[in-house]
Amino acid sequence: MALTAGGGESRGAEQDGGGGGVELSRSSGNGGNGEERRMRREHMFDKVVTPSDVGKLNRLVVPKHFAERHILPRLLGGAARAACPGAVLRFEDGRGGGRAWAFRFSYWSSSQSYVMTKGWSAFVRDRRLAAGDTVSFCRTGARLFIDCRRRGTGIGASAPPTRLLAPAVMPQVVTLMPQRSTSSGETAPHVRCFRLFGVDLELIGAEPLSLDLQLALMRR
Amino acid sequence: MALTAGGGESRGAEQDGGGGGVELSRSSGNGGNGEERRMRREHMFDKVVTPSDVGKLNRLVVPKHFAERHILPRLLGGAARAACPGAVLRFEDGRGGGRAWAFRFSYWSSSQSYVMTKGWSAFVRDRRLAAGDTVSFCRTGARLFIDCRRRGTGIGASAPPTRLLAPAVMPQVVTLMPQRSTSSGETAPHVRCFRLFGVDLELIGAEPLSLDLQLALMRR
DNA sequence: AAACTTACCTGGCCC
DNA sequence: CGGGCCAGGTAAGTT
Repeated sequence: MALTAGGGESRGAEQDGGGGGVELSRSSGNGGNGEERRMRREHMFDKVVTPSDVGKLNRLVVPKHFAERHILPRLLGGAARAACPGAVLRFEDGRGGGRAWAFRFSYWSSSQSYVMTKGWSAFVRDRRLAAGDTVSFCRTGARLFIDCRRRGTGIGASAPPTRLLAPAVMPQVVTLMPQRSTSSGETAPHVRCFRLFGVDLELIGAEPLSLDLQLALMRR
Repeated sequence: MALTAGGGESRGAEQDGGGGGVELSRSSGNGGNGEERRMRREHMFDKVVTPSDVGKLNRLVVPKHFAERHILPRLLGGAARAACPGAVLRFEDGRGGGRAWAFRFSYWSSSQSYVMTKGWSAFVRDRRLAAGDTVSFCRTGARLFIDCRRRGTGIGASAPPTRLLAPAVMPQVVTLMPQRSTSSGETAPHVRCFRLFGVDLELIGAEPLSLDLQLALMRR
């Protein structure tokens, strides 16, 4: 996969803290098989978090185009939104260490928006995420990763006001739990466009691998 | 049964609006057999209701110690909490008149708490229950009763701001529906302690009769 | 379609 | 101070 800037300042090209295009060239020595080490980290999306995303609401609003393009088609074989009330997404920590985060993913029909709810605030606390920082979601095949970077990090930043609290390291390859992969009824074309930071981006050659989605019927 | 104050101000001894220690000395003339008339009303628990308990949430949070001590051991022979998702408790109106209230009793694992849901708001409306008022649950053998009293009623109240809307009368003894009594695998000792208003109370001689519990698997 | 009802989540607080 | 309890929100289904 590659990111191709389609217009405007190519701020999207700067997503390397946990973003697109980073090759897993270093082996962390545990867990990774040969194929996974060869695969690139495919960027999915970044979001500059709002005050609400890191505040008391305990939720991250997921841009609709991302949710509908990358998440929904792989949930329950693309079944109706309402049919996945308790989807839980697991993301490995982009800094490595074997840590993982589980976020509940759902749709709030009142606001017509997709959100990550349960589990999100734990990530915000742990990474000391603040408004203006950026969260970054990517994947290697079926494994999902989440990372973040401070506001101002990247090209064009005059002076990063805060630094990353931990150096970025390659993720440890650890199997965290048995994974239920959706038998992919993938039909999306391999060239896809979306907007990021007001820039039209094109995903080239994204292969139709299933995401690391785990559905738990959490109804009690 | 008797209530024995174990410490502190014995505010617990004032639960007579629908509380412990009231002898059914007057026969209401219908329904009660000799044994039931002889039995005392055994107090189970009171709760000073919160704004949420009487508000739009339509649920009463049941203190865990009460639920686990008095309700759960008699549900499904003490089976797991998760196994009784739709238990319905029937309470006769403590004021008499033959009226009864049915409340759905369930456990919300998300908040780790027991609640009465369906049916509760009808009681709140009918009795004009307000925050600060007290609901009182007691039983006579297998028959459950519910009553309430206004905030400020009881010893130490300088001036009751509101009066009871109806005078307390002895309950009519009416068989309301066929009752499924759990074949009691009762093992609890006859002297039990619990805390109420910060006061340690002791239940003496509470006999191991089954409660008027009706289980309905109401999950949709 | 608005009101009601259930279900679910989370922070505050207390033990 | 860590975990559990619960009060009070919010979301979504139901009627």
